[in-house]
Amino acid sequence: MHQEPHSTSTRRPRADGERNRARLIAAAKAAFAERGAAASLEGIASEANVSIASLYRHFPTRDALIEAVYRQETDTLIDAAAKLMAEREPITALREWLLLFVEFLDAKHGMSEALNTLIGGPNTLYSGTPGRLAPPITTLVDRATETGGNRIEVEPIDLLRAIAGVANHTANTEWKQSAIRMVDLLLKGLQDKEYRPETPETSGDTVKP
Amino acid sequence: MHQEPHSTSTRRPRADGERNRARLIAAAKAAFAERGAAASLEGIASEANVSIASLYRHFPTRDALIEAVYRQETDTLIDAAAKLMAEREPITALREWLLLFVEFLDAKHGMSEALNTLIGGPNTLYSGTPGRLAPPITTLVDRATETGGNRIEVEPIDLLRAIAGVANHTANTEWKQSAIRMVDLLLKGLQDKEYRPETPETSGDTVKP
DNA sequence: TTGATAAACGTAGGGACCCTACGTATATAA
DNA sequence: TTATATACGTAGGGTCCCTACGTTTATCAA
Repeated sequence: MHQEPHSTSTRRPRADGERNRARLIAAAKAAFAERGAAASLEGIASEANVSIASLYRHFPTRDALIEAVYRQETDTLIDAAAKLMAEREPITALREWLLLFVEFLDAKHGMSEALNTLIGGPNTLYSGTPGRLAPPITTLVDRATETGGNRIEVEPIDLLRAIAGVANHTANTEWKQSAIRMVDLLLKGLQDKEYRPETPETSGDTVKP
Repeated sequence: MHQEPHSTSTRRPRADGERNRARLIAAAKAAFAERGAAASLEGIASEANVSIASLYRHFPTRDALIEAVYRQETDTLIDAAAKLMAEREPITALREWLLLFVEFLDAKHGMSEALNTLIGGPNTLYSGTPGRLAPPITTLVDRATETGGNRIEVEPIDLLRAIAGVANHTANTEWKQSAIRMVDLLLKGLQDKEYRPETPETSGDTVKP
């Protein structure tokens, strides 16, 4: 009847559970890299020698699985942000971090779609990760711009979205160069002070405040 | 035995064929707008009162259907580019056109994914439209930058990709503001002359030429 | 060791969707 | 009115998503 020695007595997690979980993540990593973010979950399960039901038990949604696959990598990015802020000038820290982000996209090629999950994609409904990268990029941009006194205020996370957008190729092998140039373009836009959107008087119907 | 009065005697296209084709496009337009680019093709077919086989006859791939749905709108964009170049200063023309592109994204909300088809997305393999928007945006950027003497050379189409990347929300209703700010940020980056990527000496392992 | 039990597992199957094979209907032009 | 190119629909195999249900097993206490 009574069986609780301590208030928070939780059993040790079962070994088979953790083993299968790890196998699923490994299989998913490979599948996502090879077939894109829409890879078959049943295929992933059988590749991991695990039933499809178990896959769903561990990862209730596809996004949960994607997040698990990339959690480690995003942790690395988050750590790098702290380190760069400590060791670099604000602008340089931001730039280097964005380049790391490009590297991240490069390492997981074909994954740029999946990135939508990490940086807050279309389906925010069932996306449990509303942007683990938002805090670091926000801080980096804030520090980089409070000195520069820039005028155009972008949502920091949108820089990542823009870069990820550029990375949306599978065929073109030069996307990485494009992405790096985009980083510099965005940085340049963030830095200077002399730009004005210069709305023309003749046809002001395009944008209204 | 002989039945060719003229060398290129082609029968007039059948009326039912064209009618069904139009109905499919209309149904697809609604479906894509409502359920996103991954909407069910069978659903689209039945919504148009057409068999699934006929849908495939008219549009062999999903991308072909997407392209048909947006062909008219992209034509409008292409025409607008010519007009803007005739009537505006180069920079202004580029800016206004990018804002039109934002409007286009706004009108077809949830469609930003489908845009990958139009601006050359991941699956270039079976994408018959390798960027109908590439020529106009390229010309606009060329004209805008040959005066400004900018240093950073982006692939013009990547501007569209960046903007479309920012637009990748369904939930957030403020994406349009973000996208407009992104337009100005990109333009500012394209215009000025004083920026240098300033690669730091201490740890140059991030980028290599 | 052994037994109790929470925690994990797999099989099976309904439903949605993709895509194609095959035979049929019909709009056009002679 | 007839011939025929052109379009059509039904049917079905295959893949995948997701859940219900009963079974197995790893942990912990006795």
